[in-house]
Amino acid sequence: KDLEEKLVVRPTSETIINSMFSKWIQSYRDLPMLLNQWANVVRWEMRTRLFLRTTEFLWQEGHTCHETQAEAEEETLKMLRVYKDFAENYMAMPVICGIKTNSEKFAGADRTYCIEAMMQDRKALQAGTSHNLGQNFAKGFETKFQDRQSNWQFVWQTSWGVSTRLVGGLVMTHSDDKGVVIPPRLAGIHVAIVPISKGSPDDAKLFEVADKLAYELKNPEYSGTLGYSISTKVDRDTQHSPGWKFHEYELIGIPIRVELGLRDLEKNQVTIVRRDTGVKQFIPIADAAKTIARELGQMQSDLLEKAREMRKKYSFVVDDYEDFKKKLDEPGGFLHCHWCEKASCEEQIKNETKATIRCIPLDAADRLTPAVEQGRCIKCGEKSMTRVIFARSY
RNA sequence: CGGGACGUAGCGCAGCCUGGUAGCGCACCUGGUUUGGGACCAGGGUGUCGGAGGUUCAAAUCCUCUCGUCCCGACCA
Repeated sequence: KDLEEKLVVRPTSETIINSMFSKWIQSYRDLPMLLNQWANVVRWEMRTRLFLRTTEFLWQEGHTCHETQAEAEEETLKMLRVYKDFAENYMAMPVICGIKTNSEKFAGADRTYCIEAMMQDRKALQAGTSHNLGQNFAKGFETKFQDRQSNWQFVWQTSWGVSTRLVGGLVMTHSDDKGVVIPPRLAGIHVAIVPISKGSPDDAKLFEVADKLAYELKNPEYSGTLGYSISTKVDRDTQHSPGWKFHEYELIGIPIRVELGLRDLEKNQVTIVRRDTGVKQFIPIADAAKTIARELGQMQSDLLEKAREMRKKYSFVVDDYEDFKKKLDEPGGFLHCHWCEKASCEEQIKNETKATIRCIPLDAADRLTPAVEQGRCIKCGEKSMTRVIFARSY
């Protein structure tokens, strides 16, 4: 009653959802049951971080019930791949799919899968999780169904989610000293056309050409190729100088800027500048739309590739604990190390270095079984069958 | 919850140590010239100095309390 804005404190979603699932599900015919919701969440963290760990945040969460364990596992991995696809092909943020260790997994889950990204400061960001909940909540909430043989069984469940943390991930993956860089597929405005007007009667011609280009960019041919329709802004403002506008569009991350002045018109060309490279191209007006569409597609893949290169550069195979500590401090990054699977080693490493096991990575094809490799735990030297990824994280 | 800093014009800050009645940059307003990488010249101050008490002839400045913000740590399955 003392709060200006009323808050309702609730337990974790799984408990609420399951109390409903147990009412809604009676038969195998009710399965699978697949729910998705967007919800804002409050967590009373001692310390917040803009976008990455805010007191209140918006997230998307899915909750599903299945007939069999295999089906639940399939759903868990399916969503993991949906998240990976979104991260990489929309956000241009490369991620590593993996499994969380016992100490890092969701408490109610049998297994927690995750996508982990490397930010430009070489710290790791957990960008999304997908849990195979097994029958843990089903047993707690009596979520049962009658199977095809009339036997009562507990459902097999999954849950998964991503949050506004992804916005932070986007910013920290692509931004540079000029400002934010938005991948074309997520940009609200893809192209800013800046007519460089001189207040002369010829200016009308500039706007005419600018408008025509904006119109040409609506050609369905381009949206067919890119997967989105190109959104264009013709800057009609006469108050700010061209230089001011260039900086402004760079600051907010518009993927492509088109400069169009009388000098261009004389040469029958436009100047095209990509936000990520800053390289200026002088293109015949007749080819401008086609070139812009092509550059948008190229920029999308270049951004992903650039981030991949960075991650590659700062990923290390490490077998010596002293080397491990040194690399963590400088330059940082993902350290692929053997680990004996003992929580005590994991805990000690965390206490000594602040590095945690981000995940046990899935193999190159994102198959379930992590790559097998004989080795010795970086901490205690005991036998290990696979490498895990250590990093400092947000 | 510990440790540290900061609240002064719309924004970013200086002034505080050593009290004397508030200043700088940007922004903004007026006029003119400008416009291809954040234009220039001239003129203009728009402020309960976070709040409340206290000391003093006098407080942005010193003291006490209070509110708020940020950073670091702990925390974050």
